[in-house]
Amino acid sequence: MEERVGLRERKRRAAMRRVQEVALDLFDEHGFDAVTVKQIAEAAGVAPSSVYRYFETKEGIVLYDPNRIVLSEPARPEEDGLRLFEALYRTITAFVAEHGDEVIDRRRTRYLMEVPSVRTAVAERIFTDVPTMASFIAERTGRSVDELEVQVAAGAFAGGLLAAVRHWHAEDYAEPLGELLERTLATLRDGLEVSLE
Amino acid sequence: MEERVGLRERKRRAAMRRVQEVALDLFDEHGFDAVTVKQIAEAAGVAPSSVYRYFETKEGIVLYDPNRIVLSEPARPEEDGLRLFEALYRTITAFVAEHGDEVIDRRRTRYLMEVPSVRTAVAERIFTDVPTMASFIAERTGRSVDELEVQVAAGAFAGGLLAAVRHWHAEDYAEPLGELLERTLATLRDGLEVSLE
DNA sequence: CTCTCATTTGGGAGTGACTCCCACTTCGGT
DNA sequence: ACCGAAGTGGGAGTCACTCCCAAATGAGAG
Repeated sequence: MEERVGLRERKRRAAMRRVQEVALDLFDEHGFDAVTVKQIAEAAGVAPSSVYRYFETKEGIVLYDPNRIVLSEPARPEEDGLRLFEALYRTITAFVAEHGDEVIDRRRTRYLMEVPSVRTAVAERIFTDVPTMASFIAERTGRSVDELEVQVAAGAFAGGLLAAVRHWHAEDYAEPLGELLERTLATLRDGLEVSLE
Repeated sequence: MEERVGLRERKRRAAMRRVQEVALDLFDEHGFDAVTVKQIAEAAGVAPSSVYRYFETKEGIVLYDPNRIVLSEPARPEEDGLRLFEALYRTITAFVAEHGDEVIDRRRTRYLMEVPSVRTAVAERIFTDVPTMASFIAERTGRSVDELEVQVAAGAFAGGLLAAVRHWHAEDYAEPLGELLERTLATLRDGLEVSLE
C-alpha cells in the first residue's frame, strides 16, 4: 500500500509545504488580498511559475492539504448491503476517526471559511464532487444517475454538509465533529420538515 | 407601486441592456473566454469602466436579469400559519406563475449553466442567499437561525434547488418547471432516504 | 560511476480582468 | 437658465494567470 516515492517527488512536496507555510505566514501578517503570489514565491525561494504549477491558483495554496488521504476506493466491501445513509455515515465517520478531530488545520481553516475568494473555491470544490456523490447514491438505491431525485439529493448533501462545516466553524468547533455529522445526516435523511418541527 | 424613474435611470438601464445584448452576440460568436470586456464596451459604445460600474464583473454581464422582480417582501400575509414547505411551495410557484415558464431567457441560461466561471458565479449568488433562507426557515419553525439544523436545511435547499435547475437544463427543459419544483421540494421535505427508496 | 533521457524549474514576456482617479458631461430641481 | 449631484470616459496601474524555452537535475541503463 505504501506508495513508492523518489527524490523528485519528495522535493516537490517539501517545496509545496514550504510555499504553503510562508504563504500562511504572510497572509496572517498582511491579509490574503494584500499578499501577491510573487512575494510568496520570493519568500519561499521558488519561481512564481512554480507556485502556479503546484497549486494552480492563489486560492489553491490554502486549499492544498498535505495530509489528505484519498478515500476514493470504490466503496468498501463492508458497506455493501447497507442502506444509503448508514453507508454514508460509516464512510464519513471512518474518515473522521482516522484523522481524529484533527481533520482541521486551524490555520488554513480560518482562510477557508473567511476569505471570500477562498470560500468560493471551497464551495466549488465541493460541488465538483456532486456527480460522484450522485453516482454513489444511484448505485446504492438502484436508481439512475440522471433522475431528478438523485441529482437533488446529491446537491442537497453537498449544500447541507457545507453549511454544517460553516456552522461548526462559526461556533468555534465547540461541538465534537462526530456528533455534528450525525445530526447533519439525520436532518438530511429524515427530511427537512420533520426534523425542524 | 410603480417606481418613479427618471431619464437618468432609464438611460442607464438601456445601456445595460445594450451591453448585455452585444456581449451575448459576441459570446455566441467567439465563446465567453475569447471575448474581452474592452471589445464588448467598444461594440456597445460605452467605456470599459462603465461596464464594470454596471455589472461588477464580466460574469455579471450574463448574470444580470433585466426583468428580475425583487420578491423580497418579507413574507406575504396569506402565507402565515402555513407549514414551512407549504409556504415555500406557494412562494416559489407564485413566482413561476407570474413569469410563465419564461423565467428563462434561453440565451443567457446556456452560459449560466455551461461556462465554468459563470456557473461558479451562479452558485455563489445562490449561496449568498443562504442566510436569508435560514432566517425564513427559522421564522417559520420558531427556531433560532444559529441552530445547526436550520443552517443545514438552508444549505440543503440551496444545493437541492441548484441541482434541480441544472438537471432541468441538462434535460433540455423537457419537464414543466412547476412539476419539477414540486418533485424537488417533496424530496427535500420528506427526506432524502425515503424518497429514494 | 557516468552518460543520457525525461522532467522539472526559473524567469521573461504577455494578456486581460479589475481598480483608482479625475476632468468632463449630463440630469434634476429651483 | 443655473447650480449641485451624479454619471461617464478614459488613462494609468496592479496583479492573477498563461506560454515558452533554456538551463538544471533526478531516474535509470550500461
